[in-house]
Amino acid sequence: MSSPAQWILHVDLDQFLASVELQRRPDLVGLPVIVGGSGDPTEARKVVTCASYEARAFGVRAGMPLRAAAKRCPDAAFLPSDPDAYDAASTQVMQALRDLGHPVEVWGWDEAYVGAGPTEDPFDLARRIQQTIAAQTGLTCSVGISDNKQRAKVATGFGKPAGIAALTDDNWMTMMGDRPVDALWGVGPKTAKKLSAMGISTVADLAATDASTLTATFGPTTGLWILLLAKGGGDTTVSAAPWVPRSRSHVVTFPEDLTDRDDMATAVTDLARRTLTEIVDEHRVVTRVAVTVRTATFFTRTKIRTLPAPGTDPEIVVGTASDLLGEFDLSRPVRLLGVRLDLAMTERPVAAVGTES
DNA sequence: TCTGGGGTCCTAGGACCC
DNA sequence: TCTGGGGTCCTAGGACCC
Repeated sequence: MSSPAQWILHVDLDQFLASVELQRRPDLVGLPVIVGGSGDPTEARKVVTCASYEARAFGVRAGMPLRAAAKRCPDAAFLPSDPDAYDAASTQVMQALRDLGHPVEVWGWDEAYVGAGPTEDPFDLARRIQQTIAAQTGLTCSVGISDNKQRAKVATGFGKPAGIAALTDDNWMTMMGDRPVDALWGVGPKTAKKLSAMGISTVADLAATDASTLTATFGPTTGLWILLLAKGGGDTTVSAAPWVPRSRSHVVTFPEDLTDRDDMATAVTDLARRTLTEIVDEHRVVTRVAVTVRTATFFTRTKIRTLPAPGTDPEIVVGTASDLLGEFDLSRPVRLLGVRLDLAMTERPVAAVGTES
C-alpha cells in the first residue's frame, strides 16, 4: 500500500446505543433490541434511535416509527432512550482513544477520527484502538483507514461490524467505481437524483465528469467538492481542539397537534428559555434566534431574526422567539415547534479554555 | 404504522453602500 | 434619456449527516 502524508482512521462504535443498553441488560445479548422514545412500542410520533443487528435483520432501522418497528419485530426488547448513559459511555470511549497518544477529533456520540503519521502502521493502530476500547469500555467498534476523513468514513462501512478496512488511491476505484454516487459521504438522495438526470450514476461516472459541468449545476464550492469526493479526496485535517458549537436548538413534536395559539406561545417560550439556560451555562452568547413551525401536513418553515446586539437577556431572546412565532400564520394545526439560538463565535478568553478538562 | 431530535454548511436573492 | 461592478449583511430554504 502506498504511504500518504498521513493516516486518518475513522472509529465508529457498533450499534452504540444498543450496546450500551446491553451492558446493563446482558440477558438481552443476542436478541433484537430497539432503543427509542420511552420504550413503549405503541407510542405515537416516536421513532427508533438505534436497533441492534438482530433487530436490523427484521428490517428495523433508525428513524423508523416505533409502531412500524413493533410490527416488523414484535418480540424485540423496546428500551427507553437514556442520553445520560450514552454521554457517559461516549466520554469514556473518547478518553480511551486520546490515551493512545494521537490527535482525536470527536464526531458525535459514537464516532471519532484519529490522526497518525505516515510511518505509523495504520492496521496495527486500528487493532490497538479496538483492543483498548474493548478492554476499557466493553464496546466494539469498526475502523476505517485512509488519508482523508470522507474516504476513511466510507472505509469503515467495509469493516462493519467490528472489523478494519482501508481505502487508498490503490483500491479506491476498484472498490467504489461501480457504486452509486450516494455511497459517497456527503452525496445524498437529492444530489444523486440531479446527477442521475445528467447521466451520472456511479462514482466512476462522477469522477470522470468535467469540473465545469458540475460547477454549472451545483455552484463553485459544491460542484468541485463532490468531484473531489468521487476521486477519493476529502478533508485531510484532524483537529483535537474542542468543538465550539455554532448553535443550540430544541424542537418538540406534540403527541397531538396544537390548535390553540396560547399553547403554541407557551411551548415556544419554554423551548427558548430552556435553550437559553443551557447556552448561558456554557458561557455562550446569542446572535440570532430562529423559530420553526411544522404543520400537520408536514409543511415546515423557519423564521430567523438577528438580535440588535449579541446577548443573553431573556427578555430579548425569549421575546424575539415569541415575536417570530407571531409572524407565522398559525391557523392550521401545528405538529412541531422549534427554537434555535445561533451563538457568537468570537474568541473566548484563554482563561475559560483551561478550565474545561 | 405516516414521517424524532440535534446539528452544519451552502446558495439564492434582496437591501444597502460605495 | 436603458442604467457598471463590487462588497457586505440579512433572511429563507435546501441538503446532508448522526
